[in-house]
Amino acid sequence: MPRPRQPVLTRDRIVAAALALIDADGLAAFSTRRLAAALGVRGPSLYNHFANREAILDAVADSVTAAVDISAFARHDWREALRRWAWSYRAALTAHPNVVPYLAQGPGRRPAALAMADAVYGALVKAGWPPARATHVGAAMRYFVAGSALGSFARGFVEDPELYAAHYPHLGQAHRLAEHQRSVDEGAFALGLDALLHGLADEHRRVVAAVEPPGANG
Amino acid sequence: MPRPRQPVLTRDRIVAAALALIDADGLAAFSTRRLAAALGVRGPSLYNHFANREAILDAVADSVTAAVDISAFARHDWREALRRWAWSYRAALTAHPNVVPYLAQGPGRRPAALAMADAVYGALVKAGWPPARATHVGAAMRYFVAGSALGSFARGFVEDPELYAAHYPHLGQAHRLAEHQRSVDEGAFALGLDALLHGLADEHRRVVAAVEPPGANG
DNA sequence: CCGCTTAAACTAGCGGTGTAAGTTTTCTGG
DNA sequence: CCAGAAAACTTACACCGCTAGTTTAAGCGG
Repeated sequence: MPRPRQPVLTRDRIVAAALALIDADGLAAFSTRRLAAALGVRGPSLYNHFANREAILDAVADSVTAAVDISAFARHDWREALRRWAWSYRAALTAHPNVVPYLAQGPGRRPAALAMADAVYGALVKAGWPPARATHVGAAMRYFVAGSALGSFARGFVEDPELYAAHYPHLGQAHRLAEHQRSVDEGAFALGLDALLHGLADEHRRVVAAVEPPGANG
Repeated sequence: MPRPRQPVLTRDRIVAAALALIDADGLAAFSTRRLAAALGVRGPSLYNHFANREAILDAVADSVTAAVDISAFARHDWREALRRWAWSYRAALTAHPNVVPYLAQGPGRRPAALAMADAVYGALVKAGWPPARATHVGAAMRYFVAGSALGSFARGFVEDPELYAAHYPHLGQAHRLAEHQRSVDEGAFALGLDALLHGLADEHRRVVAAVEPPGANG
């Protein structure tokens, strides 16, 4: 089959199929040939639309990031905005957990990831965080959210009572974590996020007080 | 070369060489054939010592986890112990950042990772955290530490001023993050960890008060 | 001390992978 | 209407994880 009358592939179709493949079978099972087969095509044809496998993964990662809602930064104070953004960020990632290890390496040159970083950093600086500190706040948030999505904590434990009973005196119930995976991971996220935001609010008060001492007027 | 008079390979030598290879060239460049070559051997020989590539990576991951100091849980109150553990955990992971994506998938059946989980959970329960809540605390800590080690936040940004100037109004200085990588990532970790522990201490007071109301005596 | 079993290296080879190179046909711009 | 770009193809290379079977050495029971 030479050039078809109607193009068979588009970047969007490739990205969607790649994401579906990764969701279904995991990152390790993702290959250009399997992806091409899923699209009814022959492997090297993908290279008419992407430079290489990595570029496809980049586009998949960005399509996941694009689902994060960053509108809160325009509508709420920095603390509430961080909270809403964090939950949306987490939701986007946990919807496609197999992509997270790739995605979590940083924004690189991906537009959606950069737009997100821009929104977060801009809102923090506008809220009075000194630039260096705003970077720290954004990074700390990314640490927590990315870490929470990078493989479920609960799923990390094997469902094998024997394993724990022998050598790990406090892990006797660990094999049951998988049953309550969602509530464990969500509860931990909620607890950690509230704690983090609480602590950051304290720091914000301290920092703002230092920049504008009480009684100062501008 | 048939069976040599002195064994050429041992599990330890394989794991050390694998870690060195991954540190030097990244997880993606790690292959059984390259590892074997680095050991002066022929690929399939590795299978006399490990079941498969995955088992080698498991051993590498556990050797990294084994460097985490969990002795604080026996010597300090839960909050101080969490702080010391978190710093040691972070140090162990950032010493081998390329291993983190693999390692962060959970403890699985790795002894060092399970011993760590056991120590953390045991100390939290002993400190009065209800079991379910202790799990949340441990998970939240893992989220934060793993996320912080999973690729530097600062390194995630490309060193290319052009890229940012055009479309991201607040990221004008982002290309300079790489220069201050260590201080950015350490500062963010310190800020986030303090905030997290602060918030958790609040929650601990609330929880303990609920279990043993003021005035109760046992 | 012989002989069996096991251990630890090897070679050969299978099916799969990313991607480069070159081919064919179709679409499109001047 | 023709030139060249576009988008599919086939072929091919080097590498990958891993299996199977071979060779020799080490360790051990009789």
